[in-house]
Amino acid sequence: MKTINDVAQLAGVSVATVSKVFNGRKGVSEETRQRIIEIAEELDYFPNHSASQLARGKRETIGVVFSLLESKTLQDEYLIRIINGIFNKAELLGYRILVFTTNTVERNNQNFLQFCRSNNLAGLIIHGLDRDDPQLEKLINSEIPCVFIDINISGTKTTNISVDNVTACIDVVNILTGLNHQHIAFVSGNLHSSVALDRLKGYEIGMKAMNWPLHVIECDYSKENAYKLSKDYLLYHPEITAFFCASDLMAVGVLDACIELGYKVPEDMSIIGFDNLSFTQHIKPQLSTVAQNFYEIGNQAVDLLEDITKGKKIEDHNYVPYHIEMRKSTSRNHRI
Amino acid sequence: MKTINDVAQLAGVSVATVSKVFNGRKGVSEETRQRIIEIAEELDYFPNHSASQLARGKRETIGVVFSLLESKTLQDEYLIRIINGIFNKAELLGYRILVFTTNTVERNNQNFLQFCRSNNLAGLIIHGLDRDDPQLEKLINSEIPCVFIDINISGTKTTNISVDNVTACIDVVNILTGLNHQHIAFVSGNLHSSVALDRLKGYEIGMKAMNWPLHVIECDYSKENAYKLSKDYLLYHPEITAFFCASDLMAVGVLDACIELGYKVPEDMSIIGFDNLSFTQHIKPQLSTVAQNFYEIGNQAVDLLEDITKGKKIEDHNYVPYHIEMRKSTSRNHRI
DNA sequence: TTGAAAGCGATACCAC
DNA sequence: GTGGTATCGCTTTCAA
Repeated sequence: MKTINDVAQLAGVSVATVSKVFNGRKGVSEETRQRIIEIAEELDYFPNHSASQLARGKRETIGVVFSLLESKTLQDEYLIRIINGIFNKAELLGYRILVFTTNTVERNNQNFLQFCRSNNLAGLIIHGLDRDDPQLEKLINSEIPCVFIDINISGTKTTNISVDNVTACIDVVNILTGLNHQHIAFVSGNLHSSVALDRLKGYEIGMKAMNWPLHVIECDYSKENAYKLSKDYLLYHPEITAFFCASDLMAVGVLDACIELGYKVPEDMSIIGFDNLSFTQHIKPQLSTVAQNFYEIGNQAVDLLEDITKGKKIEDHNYVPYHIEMRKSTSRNHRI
Repeated sequence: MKTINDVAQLAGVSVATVSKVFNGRKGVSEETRQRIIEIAEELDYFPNHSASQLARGKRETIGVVFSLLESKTLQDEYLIRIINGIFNKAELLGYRILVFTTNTVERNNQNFLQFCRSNNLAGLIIHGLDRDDPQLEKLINSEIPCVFIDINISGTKTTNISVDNVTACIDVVNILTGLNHQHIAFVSGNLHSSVALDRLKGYEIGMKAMNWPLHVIECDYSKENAYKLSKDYLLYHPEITAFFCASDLMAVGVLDACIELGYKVPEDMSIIGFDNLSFTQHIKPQLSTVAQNFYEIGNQAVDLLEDITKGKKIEDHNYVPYHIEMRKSTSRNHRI
């Protein structure tokens, strides 16, 4: 394990000079600089991060918090895209990433605040936490910059980012309306999260604007329950011509139910999902869906964190664009 | 930012004593210990990781290397499972995780070796690297413990882990044989990786053992090409009754091709994939496939790393169990 | 342009 | 049981 001393000694200079070279400071002759670089290379030397972190005191690591254990479902897929977005931007901005799962923190009997301090973190990007997690309050009231993904929390040093779920859902209703649908059922996610709530809200606003009857099926993001509940609902409400589901997974469940009841999709029944997970392109018919740009969410989360750090003014909510991917599971309604 | 000094001062003891408490060392009276803990809590103090790392000199961080940028495809899904496995085990063993993408390292103009040294890493878990990456040689010849996932490299301080692709593929051939299939086509992945090669090898061994003709379709893991190539092949080889695909994604492509050519799956044509990505349960018919336990791969990778660190003897290759998930895309062949 | 030296926060040895 | 202190590897100020 080579240290700055080894390099200094071999180069016949002081450690201070070596340090300057590695930090791009000026005040070193080109000649010395070259020599030092050469020797460092030869020795396979690279500054010890802990030491420089300690000496510098500057924070250059971002903490990313996920509750990985939950990811038993297809959610897997979008998680990695968000992470990807975070990583690429973080690199660009020169941050390192330390990833934590909610249970890491617990296991160490450490709260988020302590976690940040002990790791000297610049801030936290948090996803998949319960809004009423007891740790949160302390964190939000602290000086630690935080960006929440898909969790509606904001404060002085805290903001959040997601797609504009409300608007997206209004859009979907309008599109279905344009396709002559009017009895549109909405299959909701678990209504504990702000995301699920917002999607429902968008549906309601859209429907009310058209003066159309609401058909809300309260579900829980699972394929199985979406299947069961939509099937039941359809039996009592044969007037339904379209289903709008708050997730792609539920949309598959609904699709199964429709087919089992003898409906042809999209001829007799239109279905549209939410998330644009890649499997939507592999099923038949290909599923229409609201496409979230997960990569972009992660990307911007890092930007936001930096903004907070630098004391820039930030919005309470930040939205990332979406688009509606119309594929083969939706068509014009001819049933009226 | 509270330090150990603040705690010591407030508690009226020396920093040495505080340090002992936080490291669970004995030699502190229960009374003092309690007082210190209380005060630390009050101050929201937690040891600075850089400082203790520096002082202790021990390595307790594992580096995880991924090439995230590649993940444009459904591979996304298994990546997160591997990561999940790594994380959970790492926590259990008391390691922190630092994640890096191949391009992080490049951007910093840092090689893996330097990366490890500068971060004082206990070792590296690497996935998705090209086997002929120029950086690798230096790394493998170094003293850094490395565990490769799905890359067939081993050495003194280096080993690798994956499912036993060869055996798994032999098994599949045998199962299809048991279903009376004999003209079984194999759709391969991009043959640059050891994984793809092994799967092909398994198929070949299995087929040769039965003395059956080989039908190898060299593909590239993409759905589109699997679709095209299998369709072509089928036109010239109507004797084929089953397709074995080296990935689920390709299996969907083949499925499309078969259906388009008027085959009924599984009645006229059996298809089996590889990976058991979750979408295989959403398509019709549900896809039979070889299920990899990605979580377990990540999990064991950490164990292996620790074994190497501790100087335990390790195998050149390490295999994780698989099982074959027979679903609706395969059935007995009646065509002979 | 260069270097001596004072930290950064924590650990661990050794003396009390 | 407790504490003084050298030490870890690096940064930074200030004087030469």
